[in-house]
Amino acid sequence: MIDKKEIAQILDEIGTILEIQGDNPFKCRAYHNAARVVSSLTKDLASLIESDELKTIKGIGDALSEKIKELYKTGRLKYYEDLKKSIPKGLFDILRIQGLGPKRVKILYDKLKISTIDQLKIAAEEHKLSGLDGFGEKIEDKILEGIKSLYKNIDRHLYPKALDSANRIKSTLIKCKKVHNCEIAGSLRRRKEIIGDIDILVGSKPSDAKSIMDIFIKHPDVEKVTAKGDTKSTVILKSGINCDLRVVTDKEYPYALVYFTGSKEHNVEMRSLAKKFGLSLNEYGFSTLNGSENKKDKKLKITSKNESDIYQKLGLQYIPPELRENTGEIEFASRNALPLLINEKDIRGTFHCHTTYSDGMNSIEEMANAAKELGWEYIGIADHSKAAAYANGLSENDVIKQINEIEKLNKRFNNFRIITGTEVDILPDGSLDWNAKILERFDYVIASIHSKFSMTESEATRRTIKALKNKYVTMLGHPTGRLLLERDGYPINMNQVIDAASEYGKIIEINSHPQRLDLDWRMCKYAKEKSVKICINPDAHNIDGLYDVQYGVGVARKGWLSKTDVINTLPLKSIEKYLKLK
DNA sequence: GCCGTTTTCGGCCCGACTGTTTTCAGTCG
Repeated sequence: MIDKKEIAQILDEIGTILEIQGDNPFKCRAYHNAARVVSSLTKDLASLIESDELKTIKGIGDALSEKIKELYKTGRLKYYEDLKKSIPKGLFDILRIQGLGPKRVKILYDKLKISTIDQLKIAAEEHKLSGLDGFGEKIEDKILEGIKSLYKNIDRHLYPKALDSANRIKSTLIKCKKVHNCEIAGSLRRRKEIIGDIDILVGSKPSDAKSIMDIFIKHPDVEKVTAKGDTKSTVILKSGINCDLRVVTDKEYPYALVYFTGSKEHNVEMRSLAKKFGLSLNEYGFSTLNGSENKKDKKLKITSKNESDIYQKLGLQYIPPELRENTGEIEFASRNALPLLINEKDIRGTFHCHTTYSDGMNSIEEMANAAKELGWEYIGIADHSKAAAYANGLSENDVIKQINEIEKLNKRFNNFRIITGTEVDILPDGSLDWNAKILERFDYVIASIHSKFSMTESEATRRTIKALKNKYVTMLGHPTGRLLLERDGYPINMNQVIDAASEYGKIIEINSHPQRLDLDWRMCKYAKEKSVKICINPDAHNIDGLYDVQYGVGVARKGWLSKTDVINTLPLKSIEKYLKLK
């Protein structure tokens, strides 16, 4: 069965083919836009088609709705297959090269019959491109550079790595007195799991822009300067990440911050909204749309001190960066109905921590002390069960020993508690790795899959749902299968799992290794819809691992979760009902 | 191809930088 992701990919490809063919740019945009809309749907596609609701979704009209139906029902689309025949497959690879868009790709193909990256590389090396319309020596060089970068996979970086690189640049910039404001913008500020490049914004006096640019391009982390202007420069960092710096005036700063935080789609929507107010919005401010030729008239005296002011002028609640993806946030903000998102400081403890009893690096006591240092009120220890041999799973005797040790430690604490849990393996048949007699002894039970990763989606889903039915299970561990960092994990039908969690009253864990793209935050959104509680767990294997809750918090914010949706923001007393505290 | 609180037709976000030009097109975000 074809899924949303595949349909979105096909719609996106159609948009790209139409671009290369030089079709109406707005038509191309309609396809790209529809691809985004489809991939971010939280509702089930089957039910949308059955109830004929597709057309009611913004961005999908008669034509696209029919095409999506055809794709869903037959797994194919004639229009797409015909289009695909008109264009060699390799052109899509070529489009991924920096500096090459649909127009130049078309020229390369029409004039030199170039349809693969290898052909392009040879042609550029032999200087065969220079003669073409709009091509010169510099573009040849740029293309060769672009091919190199592509092979280095330069445009995909994990959030923590990109954040670290960005903070290093930011900390240098803010030391400069000429820098009045400085913020990391772009997808990093929106806490995307995968980051394309780093955007940094600075507010200063216009006359200082140049010297700030110099500080930036001379930063020790900079490997290469790819573009340098008075207000914008681009570099490649030694970490392999592209980094942009924009310098604007202090007055422009709030507008620029909204603009460069994006997303692109959010900005487009904001500008459309501004038009309804008779305003034009860009990165420098508002201007009127009355078409006056007099430039003095065009300059409006609308000043905004900060981002909130800008949103307010458009009749909107402040929208936190994590929500700025044009997936309904603007409409919610217009009704003053955005959720109050969870923050890092709201976390009062976590439940998925390993110790030296299984595959952790720190003792129970060390983990507990580290949790106390973080200001938490509790920490749940959940070591592996016996089937997890690779992770040194506990024996039944170990369990008893561990429970006794925790009891002893707890006597020494005031206002802090270690809670006794387990991370029990869900076996291939969906049963649990501990028998009822053992399970009874824990305050809570996390059930997770750690084996047979080659299973199909329906198999993994069945296995998970069966485990959720078990009365001893408190929460589902790393449901998106992200545990195995170096592997892909397993496929799962998240909506069905959430439905089951809702039916059986179970909690879903999100934890936070930023590996499975947007699966987790979409899961959060659907869980919220279904009133399924979420627990943000770090799956910590040492005391440093506890900090990983911050990524979980990021995912939860992107999934629109507020404090009431996340159980580990509650004091211990209030979550007793979710556990079986003894 | 989508969309509509001036619209069922005529709009569709907008500016910086680059490299190619000699006033601008392409690309990017």
